[in-house]
Amino acid sequence: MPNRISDKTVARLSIYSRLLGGFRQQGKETIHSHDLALVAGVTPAQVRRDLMSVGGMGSPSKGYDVTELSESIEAFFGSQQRVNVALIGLGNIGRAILAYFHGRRPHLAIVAAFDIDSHRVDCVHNGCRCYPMHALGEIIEQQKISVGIIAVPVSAAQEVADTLVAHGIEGIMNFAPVPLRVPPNVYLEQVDITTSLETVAYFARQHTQEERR
Amino acid sequence: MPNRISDKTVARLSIYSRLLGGFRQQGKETIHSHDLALVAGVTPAQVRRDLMSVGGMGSPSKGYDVTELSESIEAFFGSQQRVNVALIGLGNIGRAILAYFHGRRPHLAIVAAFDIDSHRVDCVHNGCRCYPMHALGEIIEQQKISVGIIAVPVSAAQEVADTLVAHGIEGIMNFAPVPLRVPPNVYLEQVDITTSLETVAYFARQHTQEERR
DNA sequence: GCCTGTGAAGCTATTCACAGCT
DNA sequence: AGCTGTGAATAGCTTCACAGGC
Repeated sequence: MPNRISDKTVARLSIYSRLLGGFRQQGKETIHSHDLALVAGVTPAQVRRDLMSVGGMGSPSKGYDVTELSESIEAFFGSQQRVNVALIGLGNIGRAILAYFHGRRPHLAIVAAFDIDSHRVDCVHNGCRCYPMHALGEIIEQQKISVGIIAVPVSAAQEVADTLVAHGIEGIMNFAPVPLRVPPNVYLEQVDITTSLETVAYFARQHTQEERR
Repeated sequence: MPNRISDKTVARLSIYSRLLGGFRQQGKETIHSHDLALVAGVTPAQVRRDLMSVGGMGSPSKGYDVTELSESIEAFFGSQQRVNVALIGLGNIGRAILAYFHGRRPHLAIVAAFDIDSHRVDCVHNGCRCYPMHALGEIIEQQKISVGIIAVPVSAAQEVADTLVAHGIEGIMNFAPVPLRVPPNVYLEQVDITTSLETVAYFARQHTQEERR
């Protein structure tokens, strides 16, 4: 294994990629680490270090070629190779996620949805068919799905995760506000909105109190 | 200022708090750092260190008193003092967030929603009135709102953030997939779902490739 | 014996600072 | 002159390991 790239770096590369896409459309040809850092909200040194991971091909005094860099990052994310995603749970959050990703990232598509509610099963939302929950394992293997998005209530989340893992999923994004237990070879991303809001509220209050002094 | 508590610790405390609530309802009276660590998915040492921040009152061989600890953490988050939250943008994600938080955390309530679409204005979703966008600044000051949730499209996100900041907001949670620029005295939490999914997909693919060797 | 609280060590991530290039 | 790429320094976070207590 070469040198590992941290998840933070990967996340920032995703952001750079999106920003570069915008610059490319505007016809901007080159960009300096300083400018990219400004719009990404990080330091220039951070940008340069992150770009080393994709073999940063910047030239001094011209900066980075926008098109070339944009393509390097997309290659890094392996955009040519498609990743199939399953969405489990079609409640409010599940539907919002489905609508959000519909047609946005072609190489990263939600190809199947699942729900226990029989009213939702067999409907097609945003071009995505909804299957009954008991078909989960079967469809994952059939459609070669490697990433699962869990958007079910807390009470069902661990069970769904276990099923995903049992059928060979490689990565999970969990919206249920409960920590999941998965084996170390499965990448897990917790998206805990309650916790995030509570954290924001805590620091917001801190700031308010500091200003009082 | 005493010693600062990191945002990671605050986030974990929020998780502990929720888990302790569950244990309390089950009638569990005491708990060891080891058990809490197991369900929270962290190490026991991490739990003990985090609990030091709230004046960890554990007794050896009995562990922590569930009720006492639960109340300590709630006091830390200042649950007696209410924090008012505004939600800007009532698209799919905005409505999902509104439904999600409705009546869940009494001290942390979304008290006003905002949208540009006149069809959505003046409706009441989940007990929350929707105001027109131009009323944003006024309502924030009237209702003493200190936290804003941005759920508008990328093109409007920075402008909304600027308005929030101009009217004295203390914390922002941003769902728009674009880095926002806010002054350092405003706490900003980026919830970038696209980036998160892309990160999961990247590491999922990495795992798949490693297994091939 | 097994737990908590905590100094110290270890690790990871970020920033500094400068050599080398154009 | 001003930029990139990068070793070295710094800062921040997590784990270790053990003293002290029940």
